Amino acid sequence: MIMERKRTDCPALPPGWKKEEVIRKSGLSAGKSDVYYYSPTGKKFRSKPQLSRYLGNTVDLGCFDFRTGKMMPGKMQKNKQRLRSDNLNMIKGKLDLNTALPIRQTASIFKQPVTKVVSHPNNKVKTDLQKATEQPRQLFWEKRLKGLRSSDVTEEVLRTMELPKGLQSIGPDSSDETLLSAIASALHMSSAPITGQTSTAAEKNPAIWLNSSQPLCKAFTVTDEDIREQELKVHQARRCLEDALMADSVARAAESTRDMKGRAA
DNA sequence: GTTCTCGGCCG
DNA sequence: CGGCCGAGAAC
Repeated sequence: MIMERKRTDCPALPPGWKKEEVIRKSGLSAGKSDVYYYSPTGKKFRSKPQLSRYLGNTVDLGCFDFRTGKMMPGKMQKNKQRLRSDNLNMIKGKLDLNTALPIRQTASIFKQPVTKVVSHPNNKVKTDLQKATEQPRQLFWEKRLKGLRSSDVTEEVLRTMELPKGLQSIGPDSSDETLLSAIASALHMSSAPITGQTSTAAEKNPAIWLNSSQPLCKAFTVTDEDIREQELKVHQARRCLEDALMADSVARAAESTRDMKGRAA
């Protein structure tokens, strides 16, 4: 007879993910247990860092408890990797060098609908939760992004990005500003490929033919040249970031040395 | 080769 | 003490 290992569903994970707890049955650590997770595709995960690596930046596992598989809302603050944005650093007016993206927190570690789907007697209810995450959207909702600008800590408005000539917007507002917002939003909200409006009908009459799951821009192609250029930019940006982080840590070290001398004197 | 399992390090 | 991961054992 085989000891059936139970792979249980996990409350904080979407359907398909399974959690398993294996009790050690021999050795010095007998009685201790190990927890594993399985992705819908069957990949096994044996630690939080491993899970985190796999899920990438789309998910903040900060308050996810690996052992229990639940989100622990309270258990977050004593995190040693405190976000630099709180307290001291900001008060002292230093640059915020935190590179983590802000990620919306929900009960699940994954994107999920806020509207709860409940069954009702005599009602047929959509049971496909994946589909349910697609909410109806207002046509040309991107227009509402108009006027939003990014700014640095001194509230100096940052120079906007220059978009490649190949990108052209569609719809009632054809400013570059809206185009940038639309594309940035699309990249942020969906993991599906961003192609732009592939139907030529949409260019002529977007109010009718618009594919609302794609940003308000004409279909575009990305050339190898584009990719190489982008790689170069990323390299340069990383270089700058590296320099900034080094400078920051040097400054920090110097400051703490000064503090200690100050206290001794 | 892959998967399972426990040791042991390190915070 | 517990999370994490290496590496030997098992298959």
